[in-house]
Amino acid sequence: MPELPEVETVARDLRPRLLGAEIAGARVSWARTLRTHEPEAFAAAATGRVVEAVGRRAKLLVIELSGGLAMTIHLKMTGQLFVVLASALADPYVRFVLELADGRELRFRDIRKFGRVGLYERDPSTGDLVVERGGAGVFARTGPEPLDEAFGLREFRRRLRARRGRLKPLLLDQTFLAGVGNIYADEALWAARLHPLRPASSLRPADEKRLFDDIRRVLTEAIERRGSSVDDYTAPDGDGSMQERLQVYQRTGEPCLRCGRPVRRIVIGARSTHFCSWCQRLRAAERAGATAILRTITGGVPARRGRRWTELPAADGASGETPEEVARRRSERTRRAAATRRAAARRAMTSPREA
DNA sequence: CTTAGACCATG
DNA sequence: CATGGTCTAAG
Repeated sequence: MPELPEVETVARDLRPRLLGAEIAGARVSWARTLRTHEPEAFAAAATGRVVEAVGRRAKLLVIELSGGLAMTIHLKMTGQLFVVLASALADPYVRFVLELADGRELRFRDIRKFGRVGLYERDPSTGDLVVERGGAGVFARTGPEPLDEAFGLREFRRRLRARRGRLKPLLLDQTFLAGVGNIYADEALWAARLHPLRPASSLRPADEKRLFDDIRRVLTEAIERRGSSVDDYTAPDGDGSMQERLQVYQRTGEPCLRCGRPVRRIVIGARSTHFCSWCQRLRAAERAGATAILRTITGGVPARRGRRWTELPAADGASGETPEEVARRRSERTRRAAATRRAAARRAMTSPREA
C-alpha cells in the first residue's frame, strides 16, 4: 500500500522520465478519477504545459507544471504509474492517461478506483496549491513531514501531548504526521516497543524519543528499499523489497523477531494492527478498558456492531495444521498472487516496449 | 475533537 | 465477506 516511502519511490522513478516533457493531452476513462476538473477542462488546462518538477508531499505525488500549475496524484490502495509509449497495449484498469508530446504517456492504473488526480494553481502569495485564488491549500491540514530536517523531537512531543487518542489511530492521522500508513505505523510501534492501544498522552519522554526515532528510521529504510510491494504497489522502475524486512506487518502467528512469541493481530478502527503483546505491553491501568472488551469477544460473541477494536479468532486448526502453518500458507499464497498480478500489469503495460 | 461509514474490486 | 486511505457525516 502506497505510503510515504512508496510515493517517494514513485516520484523518484518518474522524475527523470517526466522532467522537461510537454503535455499534449489527457484522457480519462473513469471520470471520478479527476478530483478537481471535468475531463475536457482538465485536458484543456494541462495541454501545452511542461513538467518542471516531480515531488511528494505526504502520500501525494506532486507534478509541477509550467505556468504555476501542479498536478497531484493520490495512489490510494491500488494505484500504479507507468510511462510507456502510446503504442503500448491497452489495459482495462488504466483510469487516466497524460499524453506527452514526444509520443509517450503517463498511465495511471488503478484497480479499485480509489485513486485521484487533481490539478491546482499555485497561489503566488502563499505558495499553496489551491483550486481557486484565496481558497484553502491542498495541504492546509496536512501534518509535518516526518523526514523533514526541520521536524524535530521537540515538535513531535508538542504535537503528541496535544492529542488524546491511542497511538495507532494517531499515527494514521495525516493531520498529526504526514505519510505514515498502516504498514509503517505497525512497524514503528513494534520497533519502539509501544502498544498500538497505548494512549498518546501516556508516553514518557523516553517513549516519545524512541517513537520519533523509529518512525524516521523505518521510513528511511523503506525508502532505501523502494517501499513494500505487499499487494498491488509497484513503481515505474520495479517492485520494492521492504516487504522482506517487515517485522510485524502481516506476520500474524509468526514468531516475534525479538522474543519469539507469536505476532498478534487486532483490529483498531477497522484497520488490522499487528504487534507483539510481550514486547509491546500496556500498563495495567491502560489495559483495563481493553480487556473488558476482549473478554466479551473471546466469550464467543460474534463481532458486535460499533466495536472499537476486537481480537480476531486464531486461524482454524481444523486441518491438523498449527494456526501458524495455516496463517503462513495463506499469506504465502496471497503474496505470490499479488506478485503475479504486479508482473502481469507491468508486462501488459510495457508491451511492445517500455518508454 | 474523535470516530463510523462510503467508496471500490478482488479473491 | 473482509480489506484499506481519505473524505464526509455524525457522535
